[in-house]
Amino acid sequence: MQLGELEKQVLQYFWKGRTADAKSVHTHFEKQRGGTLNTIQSTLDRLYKKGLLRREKQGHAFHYQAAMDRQAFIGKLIEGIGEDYSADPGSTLIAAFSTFSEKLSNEQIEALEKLIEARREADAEQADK
Amino acid sequence: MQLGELEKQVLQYFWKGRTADAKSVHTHFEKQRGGTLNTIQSTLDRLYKKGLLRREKQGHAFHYQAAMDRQAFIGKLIEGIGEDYSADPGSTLIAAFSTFSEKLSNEQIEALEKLIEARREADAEQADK
DNA sequence: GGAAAAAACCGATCGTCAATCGGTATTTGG
DNA sequence: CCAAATACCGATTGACGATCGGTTTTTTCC
Repeated sequence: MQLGELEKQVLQYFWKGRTADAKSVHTHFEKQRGGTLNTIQSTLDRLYKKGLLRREKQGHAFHYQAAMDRQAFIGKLIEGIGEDYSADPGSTLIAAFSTFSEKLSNEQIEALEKLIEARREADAEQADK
Repeated sequence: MQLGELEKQVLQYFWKGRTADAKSVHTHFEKQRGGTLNTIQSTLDRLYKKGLLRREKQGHAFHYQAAMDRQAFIGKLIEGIGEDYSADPGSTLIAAFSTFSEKLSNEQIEALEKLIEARREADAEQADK
């Protein structure tokens, strides 16, 4: 899932937890980069059709919000990379860790260990049944 | 770094450890997907210009080989995703782990733990100085 | 209920980039 | 030095995001 530049920016705007209609989004982006309301509308529509935004009619306009948060989306992208290059989940994850290794803080490593521990417990749980 | 379909396939061909000239690559792909030698040549050239293949004149033809292995390349792609969506290395990695968690074998988890341990030792080493 | 306003929807154009391949310029080996 | 092999150049096509004008649909409100 490769997104264009504007799509990326709009998605990140919604990851701030907002709900907004096209007009609000346009107002926000008009200052920093220009563009008409129509451009924003079609971008929102594209993101909606891609399943990245959810929308709902509220009064006369659609109100949009992120369909998944940043972490879930990034996870999906990484999953896609693994598929594109025939790498299994394990080696994809190892590639990520190896690349980032030096840049990780101790806190981040601990967070990762916690997740690993949680995953192990889930595994043991499963074995019980 | 978004690659086209043929580029992906060619790259994976070289990840098998091969060194090959355009003609060999063409012979290999002609059977499974057709296309002329020229198409292969320009694809090799594009990959070379993107820094994904290395090349060297051997006799009258360039011999190509992968400039980095699969793991390094996947790592770079994942790094790029983090940058594209303003996620720091730690949260990018966590996103990957969370997404893959259930799909990981015990062996893969252990491999990851080993890397974490190695990283901790490197850290301690650093602290000594 | 009908008109004005707001928003959605449609369609065309442009720019970028991969894939494709014909044609031409080089280079190399004999 | 010539012929064959290869590299290089340039044009075309197909996707797709960005952009926006114009039209249709929906809402609001008098």
